[in-house]
Amino acid sequence: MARKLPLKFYARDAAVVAPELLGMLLVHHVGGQARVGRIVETEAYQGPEDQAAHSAGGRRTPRNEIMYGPAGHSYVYFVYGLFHCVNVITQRVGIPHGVLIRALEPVSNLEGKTSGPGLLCRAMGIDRSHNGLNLRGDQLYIAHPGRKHYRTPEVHSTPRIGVDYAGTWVSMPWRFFDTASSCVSKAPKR
DNA sequence: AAAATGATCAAG
DNA sequence: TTGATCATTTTA
Repeated sequence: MARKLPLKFYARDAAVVAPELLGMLLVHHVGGQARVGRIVETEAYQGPEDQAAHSAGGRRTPRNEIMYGPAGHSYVYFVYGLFHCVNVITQRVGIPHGVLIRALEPVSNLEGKTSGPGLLCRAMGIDRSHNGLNLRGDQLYIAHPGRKHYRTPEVHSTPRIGVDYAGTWVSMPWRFFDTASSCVSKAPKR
């Protein structure tokens, strides 16, 4: 019943796509099994204007190159020497938007915590080797769970986490989460 | 409050 | 080549 999201879904502003990703399924096929989680927390990053984005000011490096490519692809990076984070690229070629997946509710084959961007990548088995994958392919993708299984999220928004360096963009309410889920990451205190 | 821990990037 | 930084997490 689950159906992969079409290119059209991704080809919009990250701040529009981010809340709509709540309730969708992130699927990773690894070692003959499908690891599946329900997306319950996301954040939008909209370069080049957004000073919190890796693509702020049009910055373009080997790491974030994929942000400038077509929508519907993965952007995976390594941060703090310890954790990977996975993003979905949105908008069109040349406009570096992305949505960070911040928390999942386990659905199948997930071990360990999934309430945080670094933790969910560990549980899903996602690392830099999964950078740039087409999310309409067969290895890593996002799907609508299907009418019968879809639970409508209670969407709330707050400012984003861990971007204190971003000046006025810090206060942009581009973190979205399902308040009905117990798997949302706990926001650190300021 | 601060450590853990290493890729990444801009500067020199 | 180097040094500062970092879209995090855990422990105290």
